[in-house]
Amino acid sequence: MEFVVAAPLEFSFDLCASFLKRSPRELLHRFEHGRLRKLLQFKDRPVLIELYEATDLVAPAQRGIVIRALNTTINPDEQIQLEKYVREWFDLDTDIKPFYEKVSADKLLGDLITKFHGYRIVGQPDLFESLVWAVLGQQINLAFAYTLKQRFVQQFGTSYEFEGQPYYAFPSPDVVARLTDADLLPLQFSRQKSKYTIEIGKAFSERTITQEALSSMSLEDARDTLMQIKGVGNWTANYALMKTFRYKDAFPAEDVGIHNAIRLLKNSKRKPTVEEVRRLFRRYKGWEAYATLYLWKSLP
DNA sequence: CGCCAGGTTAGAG
DNA sequence: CTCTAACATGGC
Repeated sequence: MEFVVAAPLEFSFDLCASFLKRSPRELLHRFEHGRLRKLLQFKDRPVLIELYEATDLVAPAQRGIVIRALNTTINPDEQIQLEKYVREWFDLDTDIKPFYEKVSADKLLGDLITKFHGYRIVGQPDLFESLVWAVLGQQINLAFAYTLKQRFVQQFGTSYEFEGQPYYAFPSPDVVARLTDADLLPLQFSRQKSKYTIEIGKAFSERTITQEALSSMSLEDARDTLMQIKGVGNWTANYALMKTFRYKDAFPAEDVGIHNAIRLLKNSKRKPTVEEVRRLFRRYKGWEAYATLYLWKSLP
């Protein structure tokens, strides 16, 4: 059971895959024989999908991703659902040509868009996961954030075995809402991270926040709504909105990665202030999320 | 060893 | 409103 999802020419499966290969501690997807596998929870059963680049397309100026369900058969409705999922995951419906035109002569991004042509925002289709992951990444290095996530997913997520290998799904809000410090501190969460994580679990479990409601809001309203959760500041809210809903103008101005990227690209001694970043980003208006993506990609 | 890390909050001034 | 300490510990 497999089918092909068409992708625009400005799409590089390899670059997006390289992003997904950042950490050996990632449990929510896995590469087997160069193919990307991920466990999805459908209403009635787990579905393990495998993705790889389509190579024998009829049209040469076309690209595509092959989707296979490994553990079950898929009905036509589910096929549509899967295609939608993958299109969102790799942001395939965004035409990034206008972004490339806008920054083709840009001092910071001009070279990067050539070097990383076709690189797209690899999204996090689930808002809850997006927010928790952002909290885990607050104020610590990424390697340690992945360690925390690995323990968190292993302990509180669900898993499904296929070919002798476990595939994991992110913990559900209902489970997370019932956790306490006693569950999370042993995983080396700080008290702050523990509190924030559970807080987000409760907000989603009690449906104070729903992905559905957020999806129809303006960036500003969505951001303000998310920031009502303790532990979700401007950085976290913008990160989640950029990754989950792909607002093209969302970006975390406080992000130390952005700051370091700018410092290095400008060969400057000091990092820019948040205000300087906001001012500089005015020239990327409408494409702040993609500017952020390429700045992150420039980091060593 | 020392500094920094995909920040946020509460409390002081 | 703005500024600052505290958070906690890994990675290099």
